[in-house]
Order: sequence, then structure tokens, then C-alpha cells
Amino acid sequence: MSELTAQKACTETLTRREQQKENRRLALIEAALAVFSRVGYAAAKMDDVATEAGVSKGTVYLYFDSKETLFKEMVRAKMSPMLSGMTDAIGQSSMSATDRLKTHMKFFYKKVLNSDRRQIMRLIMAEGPMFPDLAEFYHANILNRGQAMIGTIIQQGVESGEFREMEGHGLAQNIAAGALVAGIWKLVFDRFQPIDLDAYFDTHVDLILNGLRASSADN
Amino acid sequence: MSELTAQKACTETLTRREQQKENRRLALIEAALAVFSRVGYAAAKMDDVATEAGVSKGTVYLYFDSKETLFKEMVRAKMSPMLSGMTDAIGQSSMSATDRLKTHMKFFYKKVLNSDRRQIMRLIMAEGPMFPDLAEFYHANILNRGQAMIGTIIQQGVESGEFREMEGHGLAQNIAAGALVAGIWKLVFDRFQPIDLDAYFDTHVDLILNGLRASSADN
DNA sequence: ACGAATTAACTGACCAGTCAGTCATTATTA
DNA sequence: TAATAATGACTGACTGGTCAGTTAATTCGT
Repeated sequence: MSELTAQKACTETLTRREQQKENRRLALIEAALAVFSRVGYAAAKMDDVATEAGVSKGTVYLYFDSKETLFKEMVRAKMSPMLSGMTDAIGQSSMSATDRLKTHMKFFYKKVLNSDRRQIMRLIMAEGPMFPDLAEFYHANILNRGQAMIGTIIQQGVESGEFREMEGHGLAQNIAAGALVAGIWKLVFDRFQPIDLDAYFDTHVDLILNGLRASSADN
Repeated sequence: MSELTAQKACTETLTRREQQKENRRLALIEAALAVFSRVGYAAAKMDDVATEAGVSKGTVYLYFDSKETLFKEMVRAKMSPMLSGMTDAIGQSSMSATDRLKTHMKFFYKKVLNSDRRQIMRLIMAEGPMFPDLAEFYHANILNRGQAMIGTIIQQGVESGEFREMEGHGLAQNIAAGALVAGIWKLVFDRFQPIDLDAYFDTHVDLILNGLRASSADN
């Protein structure tokens, strides 16, 4: 009921029991994501998470202290792969700032908006105020890095003459905003007015790059 | 505990009782907004709404059938003033498209991002999937109108030569996105990294107008 | 005094979290 | 290798508390 390929990193060192234990844990996290996404944090029942993972409720508590812990660990677990992925993706290729920005935006659309993770994005917005430490984790580990990355690219672009200079309070947020809204739209309003993520992406890139581009006069 | 200026529209025709009844209703809606904003839909207790409004729980049920009804009517009540406000604000002044867009964006920042309503915006995103009819109402009455308005302005700008032509799937969403993200940021991440809405607004306008502006070549 | 508005005690459903007991797997012994 | 012991993963009935919604009694306006 979910493709969880247990990390058989060190098959030697893990007994069969330990492997199964790790698999259970992953299965529970998948189940938790499914249930929390479907009905939100408060309405999610531990019983449903258990059923979705194919175990009984008591078992869930052998792996996670409480509903809150389960939720937080689920978010962290689903997000941590992004962390390495992001810094890796920077690379030192000799791309122009323009292409580099485009590449990173594509990466985000693919890895977040087109996957489970957009649900997490929504959950953070929905439950963030109730779980400040989760919001802080998300801010420190995802948003901050994203902003830094965008900042670096902009700077490169300004130096190379591709982009104009902008003072830019909230520039990074403004650049990323289109993508966040696309993710939310897909989850909340898609049924009333579907959006085509690929076409939307093109518009987004077009608008932003043109907005940043050094040209005639400024405002 | 909340500045609710009852609409004393027709003081003559309303007995004191009727006035008080209307005031109660408004007070309950204010209280509901406060409580729902503070803890989210599911965790909000009817008892707390009642206390916040200075009445007992039973009274709430004299005005609203159920928690769900209260929530929906609260959203509708807080949003409906916007509806007239938006169409009014169009005006047929002889503004350039550029100035018109700027004016509308300012309006949105002022009326939504700097008021209670940003909480509603967040609640819609957070609870939208659980209340499809609310999401639909919001889409039909707010988002659709906003999109139409932006579309009209863009068209004017293209015709006047101010803006370049863009095919634009999701153009309106992309233009508005910065504002939505600002609202959410303020509610979820402001404590970790505050944003200055005025400066952010300037960046947003600058980026968007430059992105739309007709200039040398396009992408 | 009458009826409308309000109250607060009450009910019943619901659910997070617990725990005594079961069962399958692994280790030990002969 | 076969019988036995020990382990620890798992179960599901149960508890304690919470809260939406109800209703009988009370207060308030006219």
C-alpha cells in the first residue's frame, strides 16, 4: 500500500528483526502522511493511521510517543531528503544565472509540487501556528536555504550583468511565491479550476526572469 | 472585547431587542474569527467562542445551527464586504494600466494582508480541502473576481503598449502570488523572520511590473 | 405578566493513550 | 537437531477526558 524500499544500506549489520522494524517505521510514516493529508492533523485518528499501515493502534505507540510526535517526525522524515538534494543541486557548473535560476525552479516544481511533499507544504501552513517548533524547523531547514540559494543566484546575475540591482526586501519570497501558490491551488482549488503545472511553470519563469532582467529604465 | 459597530442603518424599524440580537450575531462572528484563527477549526471549542463573545454556549446555538455553520457564515460574513469593495475599486478613471495594477495591489495589501482577513485567507488554505463548498465559495466570489480584474488590467496594458503580450496560463495567480505568500508568511514565519509589508509590497510591485513591461526582447 | 432570550447542567459519542496478554521469532540447551 | 526458554513485536479491549449539541429552568425586556 505504499512503495517503501527499506534502506538496505548495511544488510550485513541489520538482523531481520531490525529490518522489519525499520520497514514498519517507514510504513507508519507513509500512512501518517496519507491520513494527515486526507483529513488534517486534528481529525486524523491514530486508529486510521494504524489501519492504513496494516497494524493495530497499539503498535503505533511502540514507534511514536504520541500523535504530535508522529506528526513532527513524519514532516521531518519527508523533508530531510530535500535538504541534501538542495545543496547538491547547486553545483558549480558554469551556467548563467538565468539558467541556474530556471534549473532550481524546475527542481522545486518537480520535487515538491509534483509529489507528496506539496501536502506537507500545506500542512505546515495549516498547522504551523499550532506547532511553532515545526514551523521553525521548516523555516530554518527549507525556507532559509531556499532563500540563500536564490540570493546567491541573484547576486551572480547582478555581477554578470544579467539582472538589474534590486534592493529586495522579500525578493526571494516574491520569486518563489508563484510556486507556493501553485502547490496550494492544486490542493485546494484544482477541482474548481484546474491548473496545468507545466504551463504555469513557464509563465512563472517568464514573468520572474523578465522582472529581474536588466533593461531600459526601472520603475 | 472587539470593536463591533452594529449597523444602526434603520434605527427606527429595529426594536432594542432586534438590535441586540444583531449585535450578538456580530459579536459571535468576531469571537469565532478570533478563536478559529488562534487554534484552527478542529481545536476550536464552542465554549471558547461563547466566552469570547461574553455569552454561554447555549446562546451560540440560538444563532448558529452548528460549529460548521458558524465557521462558514463567519467566513462569508468577513468576506462579503470585500465583494462590493472590489468591483467599486475598479472605477473608470483614466489611469494607466500600470497605475491601475499598482492601485489594486495596494488595495489588497491594505484590505486583506493588513487586517483580520489574512487569517481567513490562511483558514481557507488550511481547511479548504475539508470544506469543499467553502473553498468553492471563496473561489467563485473572491479568486475568480480577482483573476478577472487582473485579466482586464493586463489586457488594457497590452492594448496601450505598456505590457508585453503573454500567453499566460496562470498569469493572474503568478501576479497575485507574492501577496498571498506575504500573508501566510506573516502568520506562520514572522516570528522567525519578520517581514515588513510595505517594503515587501514595493519589491512585489517592482518585480511584477518589470516582468510585465514591454521592452527589448522576450524570453 | 407574558414571551423571548439566555443559561448551565447534562448527555452521548468519540478518541488519545494504556496495558495485560498473545504469538512469532530467535537463542539456548541437551 | 530437536525440545525448551527467552525475547520483543503486536494486539485490542479498556479508561479517562473532552466536547458538540440539547433541554429544563431562569432571567430579562416590554
